[in-house]
Amino acid sequence: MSRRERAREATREEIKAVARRQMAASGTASLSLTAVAREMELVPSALYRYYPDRDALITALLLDAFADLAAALHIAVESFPAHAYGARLKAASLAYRAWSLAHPVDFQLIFGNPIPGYHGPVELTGPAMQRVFGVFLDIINEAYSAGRLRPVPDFTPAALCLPSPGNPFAHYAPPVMYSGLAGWTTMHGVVTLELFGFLPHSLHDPETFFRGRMELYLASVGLEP
Amino acid sequence: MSRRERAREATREEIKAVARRQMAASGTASLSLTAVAREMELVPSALYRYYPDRDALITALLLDAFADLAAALHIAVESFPAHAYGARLKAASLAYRAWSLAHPVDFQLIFGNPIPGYHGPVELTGPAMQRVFGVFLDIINEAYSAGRLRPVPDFTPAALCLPSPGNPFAHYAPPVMYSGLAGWTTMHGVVTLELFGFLPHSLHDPETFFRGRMELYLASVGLEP
DNA sequence: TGTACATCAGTGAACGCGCGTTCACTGATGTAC
DNA sequence: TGTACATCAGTGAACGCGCGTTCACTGATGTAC
Repeated sequence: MSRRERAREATREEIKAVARRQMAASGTASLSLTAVAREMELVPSALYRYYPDRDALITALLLDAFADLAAALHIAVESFPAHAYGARLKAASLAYRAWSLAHPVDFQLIFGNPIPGYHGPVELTGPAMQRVFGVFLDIINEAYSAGRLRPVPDFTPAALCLPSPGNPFAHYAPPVMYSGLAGWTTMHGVVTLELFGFLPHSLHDPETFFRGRMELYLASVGLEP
Repeated sequence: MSRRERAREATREEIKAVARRQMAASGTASLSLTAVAREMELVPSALYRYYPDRDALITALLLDAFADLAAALHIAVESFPAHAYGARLKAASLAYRAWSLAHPVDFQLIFGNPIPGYHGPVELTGPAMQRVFGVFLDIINEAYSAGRLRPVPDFTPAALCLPSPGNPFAHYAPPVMYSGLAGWTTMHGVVTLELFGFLPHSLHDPETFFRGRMELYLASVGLEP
């Protein structure tokens, strides 16, 4: 990579960093190329050297956020052996919460209100999202293959989850899918309410509450840590 | 109420209705008095007769949304007798989901990203929120008083929920609070992921999935319908 | 090593558009006698 | 019933600000011979 290419890459990164900082201050929807340029002491049109338009910058931020979250989950998971399904899932869920609280803007970008007028390229954001969810599904899938996943009582396979063409999750068995969704919705419910300030202040220790909920979930699918 | 007062009230309502429609089209953050005025074929400054500023309009929309959601929950609950705790909770949760899917903009207004630059009056929005959560808590509280609430296994009262001055939930016993939070986070997790399009398409019937999750929750607190 | 040329980061002006808010005002509607 | 007055919905101009995007351009950096 030439000197020029490195400088170019550094500027692209700086633009994203400034954009993230500004979003933190004023919300994801008010991301503005002009404001980013001003902070960088550049003229607005200069940014068009680096991103063809505002949507491209948003897409870059979004893909970064997905990748960053997935990486955080992987790191957490990999500190436990492959067969410690429960411990891995619990670590992943704690990492999910910790990442969300530490990166509220990225969380809002991914899971919050859509940005008005922006429509991301699904062929990129879809797989990025699947890599996040896939961390959980893969662990559950291994537990399932090892015969360690408890079948969920009220589960009716045909109605809940059918393999279909173009389904990126087609290689997961229905019980894996169901357990994955159960865990994800449980986890996400607590995290999103906590992040947006809806958990009552009298709940002094949200992390303990979160751990308790996740342990209950793990027990319900037979994967206690 | 005089003719003038009625006309005034009607215009206030029309402004909110147009604002809601525009938010549905372009997102909550891009609510604009000018755009609302344009659609009503008024000059922008005319709206200042009805709302002192943009924030006041947002607050009005927000309080409407809270009240509308609370009303929907009450209606759902009241079609079951007071002692049918499980049936009431289940009806409330289904109404929560149905209302959210039917009013995505109001849902985003309440539970989604904060609007940049807007800070609502907590002395109004706080109680409005509590009336929503209170629907669930009140049912659980009655079950608890009747000795029908199953104690949650991993529950540690002192750490999770202490009564404190200024705590609007101080009159609920800790197990009530815990069960309420457990239910709300479970419910909200599924609804928010469904609303923002994160449940995989292969899950053809999200409502059945949602019902299953809520039934499992109700069973876990000993309140099967 | 030096010179000629190509690349490309960043400029600056312009286009056309949006916004919230203020203020003095007009003119229709309602009220009091 | 008619007249005088008060109320107040809506106007229109102005202020000062923001935005995304295009385009022809300058001048520094890098490359090839």
